[in-house]
Amino acid sequence: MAETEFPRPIVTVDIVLLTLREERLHVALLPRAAEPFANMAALIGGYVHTDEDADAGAAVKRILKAKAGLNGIFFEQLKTFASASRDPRDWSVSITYFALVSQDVLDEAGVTLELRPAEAPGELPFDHADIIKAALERLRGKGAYSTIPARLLPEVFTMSELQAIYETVMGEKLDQSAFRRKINDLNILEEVEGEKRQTERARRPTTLYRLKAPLAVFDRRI
Amino acid sequence: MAETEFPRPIVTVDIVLLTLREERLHVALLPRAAEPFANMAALIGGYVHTDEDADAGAAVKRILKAKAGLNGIFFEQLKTFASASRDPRDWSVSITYFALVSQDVLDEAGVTLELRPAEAPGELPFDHADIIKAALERLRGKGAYSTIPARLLPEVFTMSELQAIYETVMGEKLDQSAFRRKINDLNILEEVEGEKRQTERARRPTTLYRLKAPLAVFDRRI
DNA sequence: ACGACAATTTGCAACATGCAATTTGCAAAA
DNA sequence: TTTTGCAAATTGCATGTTGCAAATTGTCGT
Repeated sequence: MAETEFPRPIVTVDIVLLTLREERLHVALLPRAAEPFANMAALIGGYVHTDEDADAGAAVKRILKAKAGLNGIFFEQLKTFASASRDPRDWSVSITYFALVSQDVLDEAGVTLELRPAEAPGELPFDHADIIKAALERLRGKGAYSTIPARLLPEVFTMSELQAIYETVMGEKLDQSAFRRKINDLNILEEVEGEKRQTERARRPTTLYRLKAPLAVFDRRI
Repeated sequence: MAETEFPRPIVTVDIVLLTLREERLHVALLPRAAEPFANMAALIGGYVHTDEDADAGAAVKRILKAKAGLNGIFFEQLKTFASASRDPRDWSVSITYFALVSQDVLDEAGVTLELRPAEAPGELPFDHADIIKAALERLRGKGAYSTIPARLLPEVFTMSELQAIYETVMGEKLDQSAFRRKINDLNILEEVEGEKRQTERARRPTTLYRLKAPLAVFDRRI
């Protein structure tokens, strides 16, 4: 930093908000309000407001609340995309985040988000398709070694639901007995007394669980 | 992005350049040329030059070459630090990178870098201490599942040297036979015919290896 | 009491890992 | 020429993990 200051780039945050819908990962999009790409569906995002955001995470919270009606959901910094070419207006920086939310929380948000399959989101402005790709890679990579995928489920869930989430995220079938053994050995869940949910047909009642800690990272693959 | 544009923050890149020295990880620092914190040892970094850098990675390459005399070394994006408080001048964004270099390459660079123990780098400007902490965490985390630590070695190395690097990075002793078995099973190295290096005392000659690919990520811990 | 069904557990072979002991290749010393 | 020291490299084995298949359990409608 020896030189005098240089022209400053545009700085925004963009959020890859993922949820589960019909057993597949979907990404939440909003129509852009302004040029460029006005009206086109795009990642949830916006300018960093230097006057009101203490840091980038605060900008994410503000934007999630204002544009998607969401509070207190899980998000994590993903990667920063910064180049001369990604925005037609100017050299621009997008600090990107990925966020996971359960379908029921999303339904209560009261904002109409467009959900598209995360693997094939269709045409998107800027480098948003690359950003989504990076989010999926991260989810797959880190998902196998952490409880991050559980953030796609409601707070209380069954072992089978948890296994299904991991299978979706990792894209492979897992052995049921081995999965249960590992989850139990990891000691990351606690039983919930809760009322067993309604089932169509009669069957042995399921144990309900919740995460002991918001985020646990382990040593080996689930 | 519905609003008109907002005041733009400062955007810089900062690099945590790590190397091995006396069996320990050290971070390379340079005295700051300008205020704030003029003359204080700091991470290698600088403004993004919107007129000449195509993207953030290009800024990193330019700065590594100009300020540290280094070309073609391994680096990877770490995390972006962005807040109102990290720089006394203004709201600022630092896109940070971590880079690994072998001691011999560093010695040939011809630039005087200050090396301090990465675990205890002493007083540093801005949030550079936090950035170094993040780099070490990343190295430890990702190091156990990839060939990243090998970037701290010269291109050709012995199995024992490789094991020592992993032990340093992960902070624990590894079993020799298990280590060799795993590395062999992973099939990430190729033998090099090379002349065996001089040793002080007589002993069985070591096989020399090099990485087959620049970066391999695997599924389980080494 | 029986049947159907998913939840949950068990048994076991195949594989992976940690630890200790053994074997190997070289060159200086005897 | 043989012996010896040293680290490289391999081997054997007890123990822990994992995948696959089979068996057991709890509910509720019939």
